Amino acid sequence: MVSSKINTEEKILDAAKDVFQSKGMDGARMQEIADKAGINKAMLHYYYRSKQKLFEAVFKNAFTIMAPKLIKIFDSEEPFFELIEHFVNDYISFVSKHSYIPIFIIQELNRNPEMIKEVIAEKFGKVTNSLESKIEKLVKSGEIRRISAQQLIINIISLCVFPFLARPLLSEILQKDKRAYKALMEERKTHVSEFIINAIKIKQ
Amino acid sequence: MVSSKINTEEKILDAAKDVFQSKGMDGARMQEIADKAGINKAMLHYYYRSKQKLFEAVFKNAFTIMAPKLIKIFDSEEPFFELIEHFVNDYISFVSKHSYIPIFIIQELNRNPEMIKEVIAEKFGKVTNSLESKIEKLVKSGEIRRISAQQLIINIISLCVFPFLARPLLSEILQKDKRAYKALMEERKTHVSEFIINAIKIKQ
DNA sequence: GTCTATAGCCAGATAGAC
DNA sequence: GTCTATCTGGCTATAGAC
Repeated sequence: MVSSKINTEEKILDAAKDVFQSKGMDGARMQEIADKAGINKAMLHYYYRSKQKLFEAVFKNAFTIMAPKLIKIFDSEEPFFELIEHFVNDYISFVSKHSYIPIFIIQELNRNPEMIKEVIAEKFGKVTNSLESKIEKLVKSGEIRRISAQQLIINIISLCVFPFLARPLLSEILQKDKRAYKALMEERKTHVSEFIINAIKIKQ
Repeated sequence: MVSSKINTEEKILDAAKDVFQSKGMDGARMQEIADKAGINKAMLHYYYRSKQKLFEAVFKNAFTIMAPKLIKIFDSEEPFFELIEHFVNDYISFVSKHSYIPIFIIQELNRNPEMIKEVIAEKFGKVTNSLESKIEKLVKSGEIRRISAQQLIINIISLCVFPFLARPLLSEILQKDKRAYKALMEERKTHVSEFIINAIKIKQ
Protein backbone atom coordinates (compact mmCIF):
# COMPACT_ATOMS: atom_id res chain seq x y z
CA MET A 1 0.00 0.00 0.00
CA VAL A 2 1.62 3.23 1.10
CA SER A 3 2.15 5.93 -1.49
CA SER A 4 1.13 3.52 -4.27
CA LYS A 5 -0.10 5.79 -7.02
CA ILE A 6 1.03 9.30 -6.54
CA ASN A 7 2.81 10.79 -9.49
CA THR A 8 6.01 9.03 -10.35
CA GLU A 9 7.43 12.43 -11.07
CA GLU A 10 6.76 13.52 -7.52
CA LYS A 11 8.08 10.32 -6.03
CA ILE A 12 11.31 10.95 -7.88
CA LEU A 13 11.54 14.53 -6.73
CA ASP A 14 10.93 13.45 -3.15
CA ALA A 15 13.61 10.80 -3.25
CA ALA A 16 16.00 13.12 -5.06
CA LYS A 17 15.47 15.75 -2.41
CA ASP A 18 16.51 13.32 0.33
CA VAL A 19 19.58 12.11 -1.47
CA PHE A 20 20.81 15.41 -2.87
CA GLN A 21 20.25 17.23 0.38
CA SER A 22 22.17 14.73 2.44
CA LYS A 23 24.94 13.83 -0.04
CA GLY A 24 25.22 16.94 -2.20
CA MET A 25 25.28 17.02 -5.98
CA ASP A 26 28.60 15.22 -6.33
CA GLY A 27 28.04 12.65 -3.63
CA ALA A 28 24.55 11.71 -4.76
CA ARG A 29 23.99 8.57 -6.83
CA MET A 30 21.19 8.16 -9.34
CA GLN A 31 20.86 4.52 -8.26
CA GLU A 32 20.16 5.53 -4.68
CA ILE A 33 17.53 8.00 -5.81
CA ALA A 34 15.89 5.35 -7.97
CA ASP A 35 15.89 2.84 -5.11
CA LYS A 36 14.41 5.33 -2.69
CA ALA A 37 11.71 6.23 -5.21
CA GLY A 38 10.96 2.54 -5.77
CA ILE A 39 11.67 2.66 -9.49
CA ASN A 40 14.69 2.18 -11.73
CA LYS A 41 17.34 4.48 -13.08
CA ALA A 42 15.87 4.68 -16.56
CA MET A 43 12.81 6.40 -15.20
CA LEU A 44 14.88 9.18 -13.70
CA HIS A 45 16.17 10.04 -17.14
CA TYR A 46 12.77 9.62 -18.69
CA TYR A 47 11.37 12.32 -16.42
CA TYR A 48 14.35 14.59 -15.86
CA ARG A 49 16.77 13.87 -18.73
CA SER A 50 19.93 14.19 -16.62
CA LYS A 51 21.32 14.25 -13.11
CA GLN A 52 22.05 17.94 -13.51
CA LYS A 53 18.45 18.73 -14.46
CA LEU A 54 17.10 16.68 -11.58
CA PHE A 55 19.45 18.41 -9.23
CA GLU A 56 18.33 21.81 -10.46
CA ALA A 57 14.72 20.90 -9.86
CA VAL A 58 15.54 19.92 -6.29
CA PHE A 59 17.60 23.04 -5.72
CA LYS A 60 14.98 25.40 -7.08
CA ASN A 61 12.41 23.65 -4.97
CA ALA A 62 14.45 24.07 -1.80
CA PHE A 63 15.15 27.67 -2.60
CA THR A 64 11.50 28.33 -3.31
CA ILE A 65 10.60 26.96 0.10
CA MET A 66 13.34 28.91 1.85
CA ALA A 67 13.05 32.30 0.19
CA PRO A 68 9.53 33.31 1.29
CA LYS A 69 10.41 32.54 4.91
CA LEU A 70 13.55 34.61 4.64
CA ILE A 71 11.85 37.41 2.79
CA LYS A 72 9.42 37.96 5.63
CA ILE A 73 12.03 39.94 7.46
CA PHE A 74 12.12 42.45 4.68
CA ASP A 75 8.50 42.47 3.87
CA SER A 76 6.44 43.03 6.99
CA GLU A 77 4.54 46.06 8.17
CA GLU A 78 4.82 45.20 11.86
CA PRO A 79 6.56 47.45 14.37
CA PHE A 80 10.26 46.71 14.17
CA PHE A 81 10.81 44.97 17.50
CA GLU A 82 7.80 42.75 16.96
CA LEU A 83 8.98 42.02 13.45
CA ILE A 84 12.28 40.80 14.87
CA GLU A 85 10.57 38.66 17.49
CA HIS A 86 8.28 37.03 14.99
CA PHE A 87 10.86 36.58 12.30
CA VAL A 88 13.41 34.99 14.61
CA ASN A 89 10.85 32.68 16.14
CA ASP A 90 9.37 31.60 12.82
CA TYR A 91 12.63 31.27 11.00
CA ILE A 92 14.31 29.19 13.67
CA SER A 93 11.22 26.99 13.83
CA PHE A 94 11.35 26.52 10.11
CA VAL A 95 15.04 25.69 10.03
CA SER A 96 14.64 23.30 12.97
CA LYS A 97 12.14 21.34 10.96
CA HIS A 98 14.09 21.49 7.70
CA SER A 99 17.65 21.61 8.87
CA TYR A 100 19.01 20.10 5.67
CA ILE A 101 17.82 23.00 3.55
CA PRO A 102 20.20 25.75 4.69
CA ILE A 103 23.32 23.63 4.53
CA PHE A 104 22.24 22.31 1.17
CA ILE A 105 21.68 25.77 -0.28
CA ILE A 106 24.83 27.26 1.21
CA GLN A 107 26.95 24.33 0.12
CA GLU A 108 25.73 24.22 -3.44
CA LEU A 109 25.86 27.98 -3.86
CA ASN A 110 29.49 27.89 -2.85
CA ARG A 111 30.10 25.08 -5.29
CA ASN A 112 28.46 27.05 -8.06
CA PRO A 113 27.67 30.68 -7.22
CA GLU A 114 26.11 31.37 -10.61
CA MET A 115 23.10 29.27 -9.68
CA ILE A 116 21.74 32.02 -7.54
CA LYS A 117 21.00 34.25 -10.48
CA GLU A 118 18.65 31.67 -11.88
CA VAL A 119 16.55 31.41 -8.77
CA ILE A 120 16.63 34.68 -6.93
CA ALA A 121 15.00 36.93 -9.47
CA GLU A 122 14.96 40.54 -8.42
CA LYS A 123 12.44 39.85 -5.70
CA PHE A 124 14.93 40.68 -3.00
CA GLY A 125 16.29 43.94 -4.32
CA LYS A 126 13.17 45.96 -3.71
CA VAL A 127 12.36 44.63 -0.27
CA THR A 128 15.86 45.09 1.12
CA ASN A 129 15.64 48.77 0.29
CA SER A 130 12.36 49.08 2.14
CA LEU A 131 13.78 47.46 5.28
CA GLU A 132 16.91 49.53 5.08
CA SER A 133 14.99 52.78 4.97
CA LYS A 134 12.79 51.56 7.80
CA ILE A 135 15.86 50.95 9.95
CA GLU A 136 17.38 54.26 9.00
CA LYS A 137 14.21 56.01 10.04
CA LEU A 138 14.35 54.38 13.47
CA VAL A 139 17.94 55.46 13.83
CA LYS A 140 17.08 59.05 13.03
CA SER A 141 14.12 59.13 15.36
CA GLY A 142 16.38 57.92 18.16
CA GLU A 143 14.50 54.69 18.84
CA ILE A 144 17.48 52.52 18.05
CA ARG A 145 21.20 53.05 18.07
CA ARG A 146 23.11 54.27 15.04
CA ILE A 147 23.74 51.07 13.11
CA SER A 148 24.30 50.02 9.53
CA ALA A 149 21.06 48.55 8.23
CA GLN A 150 22.89 46.01 6.14
CA GLN A 151 25.04 44.85 9.02
CA LEU A 152 21.96 44.44 11.15
CA ILE A 153 20.29 42.32 8.49
CA ILE A 154 23.37 40.15 8.23
CA ASN A 155 23.44 39.78 12.01
CA ILE A 156 19.84 38.67 12.25
CA ILE A 157 20.22 36.02 9.58
CA SER A 158 23.56 34.84 10.98
CA LEU A 159 22.17 34.31 14.45
CA CYS A 160 19.23 32.29 13.13
CA VAL A 161 20.94 30.07 10.61
CA PHE A 162 24.55 29.48 11.61
CA PRO A 163 23.92 27.19 14.60
CA PHE A 164 22.23 24.74 12.25
CA LEU A 165 25.05 24.77 9.73
CA ALA A 166 27.68 24.28 12.38
CA ARG A 167 25.81 21.78 14.51
CA PRO A 168 28.40 19.00 14.25
CA LEU A 169 31.13 21.37 15.38
CA LEU A 170 29.19 23.30 18.02
CA SER A 171 27.58 20.30 19.61
CA GLU A 172 31.02 18.80 20.09
CA ILE A 173 32.55 22.01 21.45
CA LEU A 174 29.67 22.56 23.85
CA GLN A 175 29.39 18.87 24.70
CA LYS A 176 25.74 18.58 23.78
CA ASP A 177 24.09 15.42 22.55
CA LYS A 178 21.34 15.58 19.96
CA ARG A 179 18.57 16.20 22.44
CA ALA A 180 20.43 18.87 24.39
CA TYR A 181 21.41 20.68 21.23
CA LYS A 182 17.80 20.71 20.10
CA ALA A 183 16.84 22.24 23.43
CA LEU A 184 19.44 24.93 22.93
CA MET A 185 17.93 25.74 19.54
CA GLU A 186 14.49 25.87 21.09
CA GLU A 187 15.79 28.41 23.61
CA ARG A 188 17.16 30.50 20.76
CA LYS A 189 13.70 31.28 19.45
CA THR A 190 13.41 33.85 22.21
CA HIS A 191 17.06 34.32 23.12
CA VAL A 192 18.11 35.66 19.74
CA SER A 193 15.44 38.30 19.47
CA GLU A 194 16.18 39.52 22.99
CA PHE A 195 19.85 39.66 22.14
CA ILE A 196 19.26 41.68 18.99
CA ILE A 197 16.81 44.06 20.60
CA ASN A 198 19.16 44.65 23.51
CA ALA A 199 21.92 45.41 21.05
CA ILE A 200 20.00 48.13 19.26
CA LYS A 201 17.39 49.51 21.61
CA ILE A 202 18.08 52.83 23.28
CA LYS A 203 17.09 52.85 26.92
CA GLN A 204 15.17 55.87 28.13
CA MET B 1 62.62 28.60 -10.45
CA VAL B 2 59.57 28.94 -8.26
CA SER B 3 58.89 26.13 -5.82
CA SER B 4 61.21 23.82 -7.77
CA LYS B 5 62.47 21.43 -5.15
CA ILE B 6 60.34 21.55 -2.09
CA ASN B 7 59.13 18.23 -0.93
CA THR B 8 56.89 16.43 -3.38
CA GLU B 9 54.83 15.44 -0.38
CA GLU B 10 54.20 19.09 0.42
CA LYS B 11 53.49 20.03 -3.16
CA ILE B 12 50.82 17.34 -3.17
CA LEU B 13 49.31 18.52 0.08
CA ASP B 14 49.22 22.08 -1.21
CA ALA B 15 47.51 21.13 -4.44
CA ALA B 16 45.14 18.79 -2.63
CA LYS B 17 44.20 21.60 -0.27
CA ASP B 18 43.17 23.81 -3.19
CA VAL B 19 41.17 21.16 -4.94
CA PHE B 20 39.47 19.58 -1.91
CA GLN B 21 38.61 22.93 -0.41
CA SER B 22 36.99 24.24 -3.55
CA LYS B 23 35.36 21.03 -4.81
CA GLY B 24 34.79 19.01 -1.65
CA MET B 25 35.72 15.36 -1.15
CA ASP B 26 33.23 14.01 -3.69
CA GLY B 27 33.77 16.65 -6.34
CA ALA B 28 37.57 16.54 -6.20
CA ARG B 29 39.50 14.59 -8.83
CA MET B 30 42.88 13.00 -8.22
CA GLN B 31 43.89 13.99 -11.76
CA GLU B 32 43.32 17.65 -11.02
CA ILE B 33 45.37 17.43 -7.84
CA ALA B 34 48.19 15.74 -9.72
CA ASP B 35 48.13 18.38 -12.47
CA LYS B 36 48.14 21.21 -9.97
CA ALA B 37 51.06 19.63 -8.12
CA GLY B 38 52.93 19.15 -11.40
CA ILE B 39 53.24 15.39 -11.04
CA ASN B 40 51.19 12.37 -12.03
CA LYS B 41 48.45 10.43 -10.32
CA ALA B 42 50.65 7.51 -9.38
CA MET B 43 52.63 9.75 -7.07
CA LEU B 44 49.55 10.68 -5.12
CA HIS B 45 49.04 7.07 -4.22
CA TYR B 46 52.70 6.53 -3.59
CA TYR B 47 52.65 9.22 -0.89
CA TYR B 48 49.13 8.98 0.49
CA ARG B 49 47.85 5.52 -0.49
CA SER B 50 44.29 6.64 -1.24
CA LYS B 51 42.06 9.60 -1.95
CA GLN B 52 40.45 9.14 1.44
CA LYS B 53 43.80 9.30 3.25
CA LEU B 54 44.86 12.38 1.29
CA PHE B 55 41.57 14.02 2.06
CA GLU B 56 41.98 13.31 5.75
CA ALA B 57 45.42 14.88 5.74
CA VAL B 58 43.96 18.03 4.16
CA PHE B 59 41.04 18.10 6.55
CA LYS B 60 43.14 17.66 9.66
CA ASN B 61 45.46 20.35 8.40
CA ALA B 62 42.62 22.81 7.88
CA PHE B 63 41.15 22.00 11.24
CA THR B 64 44.50 22.40 12.92
CA ILE B 65 44.85 25.87 11.43
CA MET B 66 41.30 26.83 12.38
CA ALA B 67 41.06 25.47 15.91
CA PRO B 68 43.71 27.58 17.66
CA LYS B 69 42.17 30.76 16.26
CA LEU B 70 38.76 29.69 17.46
CA ILE B 71 40.00 28.51 20.80
CA LYS B 72 41.35 31.95 21.62
CA ILE B 73 37.91 33.06 22.60
CA PHE B 74 37.84 30.47 25.33
CA ASP B 75 41.37 30.73 26.38
CA SER B 76 42.30 34.32 27.10
CA GLU B 77 42.88 36.13 30.34
CA GLU B 78 41.90 39.57 29.00
CA PRO B 79 39.00 41.57 30.42
CA PHE B 80 35.85 40.29 28.77
CA PHE B 81 34.97 43.25 26.55
CA GLU B 82 38.50 43.49 25.27
CA LEU B 83 38.55 39.78 24.69
CA ILE B 84 35.49 40.14 22.48
CA GLU B 85 36.97 43.04 20.56
CA HIS B 86 40.22 41.23 19.89
CA PHE B 87 38.67 37.90 19.11
CA VAL B 88 36.16 39.32 16.66
CA ASN B 89 38.78 41.40 14.91
CA ASP B 90 41.33 38.60 14.68
CA TYR B 91 38.88 35.92 13.73
CA ILE B 92 37.22 37.91 10.97
CA SER B 93 40.67 38.85 9.65
CA PHE B 94 41.64 35.23 9.62
CA VAL B 95 38.50 34.06 7.88
CA SER B 96 38.78 36.87 5.34
CA LYS B 97 42.17 35.57 4.34
CA HIS B 98 41.17 31.91 4.38
CA SER B 99 37.56 32.01 3.42
CA TYR B 100 37.58 28.49 2.01
CA ILE B 101 38.40 26.92 5.34
CA PRO B 102 35.13 27.45 7.23
CA ILE B 103 32.88 26.33 4.41
CA PHE B 104 35.14 23.34 3.84
CA ILE B 105 35.05 22.27 7.46
CA ILE B 106 31.34 22.87 7.89
CA GLN B 107 30.50 21.08 4.67
CA GLU B 108 32.59 18.02 5.31
CA LEU B 109 31.53 17.76 8.94
CA ASN B 110 27.94 17.69 7.79
CA ARG B 111 28.78 15.04 5.25
CA ASN B 112 30.48 12.95 7.88
CA PRO B 113 29.95 14.14 11.47
CA GLU B 114 32.08 11.37 12.93
CA MET B 115 35.23 13.02 11.59
CA ILE B 116 35.12 15.58 14.33
CA LYS B 117 35.94 13.08 17.02
CA GLU B 118 39.23 12.30 15.33
CA VAL B 119 40.41 15.89 15.24
CA ILE B 120 38.92 17.76 18.14
CA ALA B 121 40.47 15.90 21.03
CA GLU B 122 39.21 17.09 24.38
CA LYS B 123 40.99 20.40 24.05
CA PHE B 124 37.75 22.28 23.82
CA GLY B 125 35.91 20.75 26.75
CA LYS B 126 38.04 22.32 29.46
CA VAL B 127 38.27 25.79 27.98
CA THR B 128 34.54 26.13 27.34
CA ASN B 129 33.94 25.56 31.00
CA SER B 130 36.36 28.28 31.92
CA LEU B 131 34.72 30.82 29.61
CA GLU B 132 31.29 29.81 30.82
CA SER B 133 32.16 30.40 34.43
CA LYS B 134 33.79 33.71 33.51
CA ILE B 135 30.57 34.85 31.86
CA GLU B 136 28.48 33.64 34.74
CA LYS B 137 30.62 35.61 37.12
CA LEU B 138 30.06 38.79 35.12
CA VAL B 139 26.35 38.15 35.16
CA LYS B 140 26.33 37.79 38.93
CA SER B 141 28.42 40.88 39.50
CA GLY B 142 25.95 42.87 37.42
CA GLU B 143 28.42 43.91 34.74
CA ILE B 144 26.52 42.20 31.96
CA ARG B 145 22.92 41.20 31.50
CA ARG B 146 21.63 37.82 32.52
CA ILE B 147 22.44 35.64 29.53
CA SER B 148 23.17 32.02 28.82
CA ALA B 149 26.91 31.63 28.42
CA GLN B 150 26.49 29.00 25.77
CA GLN B 151 24.09 31.08 23.74
CA LEU B 152 26.49 33.99 23.88
CA ILE B 153 29.32 31.82 22.63
CA ILE B 154 27.17 30.60 19.76
CA ASN B 155 26.23 34.18 18.94
CA ILE B 156 29.80 35.38 18.78
CA ILE B 157 30.91 32.60 16.47
CA SER B 158 27.79 32.94 14.30
CA LEU B 159 28.31 36.64 13.73
CA CYS B 160 31.95 36.12 12.74
CA VAL B 161 31.66 33.13 10.46
CA PHE B 162 28.25 33.03 8.83
CA PRO B 163 28.69 35.98 6.46
CA PHE B 164 31.56 34.10 4.83
CA LEU B 165 29.61 30.89 4.44
CA ALA B 166 26.63 32.67 2.95
CA ARG B 167 28.52 35.11 0.80
CA PRO B 168 27.00 34.03 -2.51
CA LEU B 169 23.51 34.44 -1.10
CA LEU B 170 24.04 37.60 0.94
CA SER B 171 25.98 39.45 -1.71
CA GLU B 172 23.10 38.87 -4.10
CA ILE B 173 20.42 39.87 -1.60
CA LEU B 174 22.30 43.01 -0.61
CA GLN B 175 23.40 43.73 -4.19
CA LYS B 176 27.09 43.88 -3.41
CA ASP B 177 29.83 43.02 -5.83
CA LYS B 178 32.99 41.33 -4.66
CA ARG B 179 34.73 44.52 -3.64
CA ALA B 180 31.74 45.98 -1.82
CA TYR B 181 31.14 42.75 0.05
CA LYS B 182 34.75 42.70 1.16
CA ALA B 183 34.34 46.23 2.48
CA LEU B 184 31.29 45.13 4.43
CA MET B 185 33.34 42.35 6.01
CA GLU B 186 36.07 44.81 6.86
CA GLU B 187 33.49 46.96 8.64
CA ARG B 188 32.38 43.95 10.61
CA LYS B 189 35.70 43.72 12.44
CA THR B 190 34.51 46.56 14.64
CA HIS B 191 30.76 46.40 14.03
CA VAL B 192 30.31 42.92 15.44
CA SER B 193 32.07 43.54 18.72
CA GLU B 194 30.13 46.76 19.26
CA PHE B 195 26.93 44.90 18.53
CA ILE B 196 27.72 42.15 20.99
CA ILE B 197 28.87 44.48 23.74
CA ASN B 198 25.77 46.63 23.33
CA ALA B 199 23.67 43.51 23.63
CA ILE B 200 25.12 42.47 26.96
CA LYS B 201 26.53 45.52 28.68
CA ILE B 202 24.52 47.07 31.46
CA LYS B 203 24.49 50.84 31.31
CA GLN B 204 25.05 52.65 34.57
C1' DG C 1 61.07 8.35 -6.50
C1' DT C 2 59.01 9.03 -10.73
C1' DC C 3 56.97 7.75 -14.74
C1' DT C 4 53.49 5.22 -18.44
C1' DA C 5 50.10 2.08 -19.12
C1' DT C 6 46.28 -0.26 -17.76
C1' DA C 7 43.30 -2.89 -14.69
C1' DG C 8 38.90 -2.82 -12.66
C1' DC C 9 35.04 -0.66 -11.26
C1' DC C 10 31.09 2.15 -11.16
C1' DA C 11 28.60 6.05 -12.63
C1' DG C 12 25.31 8.39 -15.87
C1' DA C 13 22.92 7.73 -19.84
C1' DT C 14 20.47 5.16 -23.67
C1' DA C 15 18.30 1.32 -26.60
C1' DG C 16 14.69 -1.23 -27.11
C1' DA C 17 11.20 -4.83 -25.51
C1' DC C 18 6.78 -4.82 -23.33
C1' DG D 1 5.21 4.63 -18.76
C1' DT D 2 8.00 1.15 -17.10
C1' DC D 3 11.25 -2.19 -17.32
C1' DT D 4 16.07 -4.94 -18.34
C1' DA D 5 20.25 -4.84 -20.45
C1' DT D 6 24.02 -2.47 -22.02
C1' DC D 7 27.03 1.25 -23.70
C1' DT D 8 30.44 4.59 -22.79
C1' DG D 9 33.32 7.20 -20.25
C1' DG D 10 35.74 8.56 -16.24
C1' DC D 11 37.41 7.49 -11.91
C1' DT D 12 40.59 5.34 -8.26
C1' DA D 13 44.12 2.43 -7.84
C1' DT D 14 48.01 -0.61 -9.16
C1' DA D 15 51.70 -3.02 -11.99
C1' DG D 16 55.90 -2.60 -13.59
C1' DA D 17 59.72 -0.22 -16.31
C1' DC D 18 63.26 3.13 -15.48
